[in-house]
Amino acid sequence: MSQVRVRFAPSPTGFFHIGSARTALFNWLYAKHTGGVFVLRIEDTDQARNTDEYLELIYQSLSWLGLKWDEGPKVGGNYGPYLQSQRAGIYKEYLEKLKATGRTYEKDGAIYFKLLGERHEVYDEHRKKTVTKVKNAPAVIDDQIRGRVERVEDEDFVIVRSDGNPVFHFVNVVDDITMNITHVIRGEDHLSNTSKHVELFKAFGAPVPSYAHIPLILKQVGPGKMSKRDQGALIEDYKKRGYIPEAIVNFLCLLGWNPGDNREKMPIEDIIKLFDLPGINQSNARFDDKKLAHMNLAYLLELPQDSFLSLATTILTRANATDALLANPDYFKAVMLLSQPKIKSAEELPKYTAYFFTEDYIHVPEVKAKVMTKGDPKARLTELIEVLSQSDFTNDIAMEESIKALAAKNNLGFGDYQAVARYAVSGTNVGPSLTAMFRILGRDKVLNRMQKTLDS
RNA sequence: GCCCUCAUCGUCUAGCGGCUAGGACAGCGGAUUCUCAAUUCGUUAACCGGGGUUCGAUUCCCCGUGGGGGCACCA
Repeated sequence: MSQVRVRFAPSPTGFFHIGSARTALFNWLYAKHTGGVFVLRIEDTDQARNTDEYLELIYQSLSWLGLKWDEGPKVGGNYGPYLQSQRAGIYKEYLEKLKATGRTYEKDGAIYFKLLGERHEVYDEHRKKTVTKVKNAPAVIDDQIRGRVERVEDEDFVIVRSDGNPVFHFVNVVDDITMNITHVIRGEDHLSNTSKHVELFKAFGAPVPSYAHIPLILKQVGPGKMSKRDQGALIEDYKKRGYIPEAIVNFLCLLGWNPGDNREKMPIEDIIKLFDLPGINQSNARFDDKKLAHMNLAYLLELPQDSFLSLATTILTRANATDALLANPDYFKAVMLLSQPKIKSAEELPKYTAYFFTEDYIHVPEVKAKVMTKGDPKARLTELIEVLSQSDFTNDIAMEESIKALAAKNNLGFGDYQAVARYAVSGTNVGPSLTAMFRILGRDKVLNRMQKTLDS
């Protein structure tokens, strides 16, 4: 059997979104699973809507997700060029082939593909005009996911616009032929188009590729499929928010596919091993950002220190605390590693760690109202300052012991001191372990902040 | 309107004629704990409806209903 060749063929007409990412992913997985070739082809025939910015975003997003293409722009290959805008010669050549067999005609300056069969006029309700229908045999699609699908293509269709540019259906098929594509894995929104494509393959005398139409991702709220405008749709956003690409990939695999057992979080190598086209679901899946967030957290907790630190640096730098960050790398590292197991997503980092980098941190009024009114908070702060000024700030266990001793002496619990201390030092009631926080902040900051709270 | 397609907890799904219908996320309750998370234990919750086929249907068939997609000189 010849080598599997699949392609992902996006058009640079908008942001790269979750649905495109999953289509790319499934193609990539199938190539990896079969030892085949993953081709990236850019369908930029819509000159009015293409932009270089979107093109670049395709490359960046695929790379970020770890979906390396074996052939395509930037990496080359034997079937190029891989931008449709550079393949005009090939399309012309193939158009001639069709013309030579009498399968085209011109109308209103455009070139149509001519179906074989009897013709008759019919009024089309939908388009409010009379159209010519062709009595044609159904095209049979042997879909790896949906089984046998039949659809009659009963109208001639445009393959070259009056401005001379070939349209999607035509270039898509010509490229699949000339690039030796064996399997077409794409969204179900193309299922109805497939009959056109099958007609073209047959007209060219080319073998029809194996099809696999994957279900669509539906928007989280409201009707319809996910689009670029929907909340949570853009890959770019997840990158900005510090999501972990492996988590997104893992999540996307589970949207319409499963390993056959109850595993969910699993290494990509295992997924590659088990992935196959017939195992893909037939029904659409609704996007769920909560589950994605959960998957991201699972990956975040296991992220190696150096990876986490570089992620944290990216996030924090963007959040403008740059000077304070660069001032002391060891301090930065300590703060971030203290926070890693506590946050749900890297995007929380700037807010979560703000008080480590400035004296001008926010004191949450609600927390103040809650914490600084119970018992005698000022007395407790005074006691804490007394005890802590004798403490070894490199030893958080010892600090904890001395605060516990202080609490016990006054018939109180550690928690009674913890709350006021935390508020004084961080302005809030959430954060990492109290004395570990002390250790990293250091004696001066801790005592000063407590004193300042006392004086206010 | 026409064509294609899909249908199990709120969501993602397992199930491929006989199961106490399983798991995960979310939710709820408990444990743990210095807060918040994490962790852990428990728990609520589903076979769209109607006909068949069959000894027996979540599972097979048909019809409804509902969802999704397509019907361009967009891709």
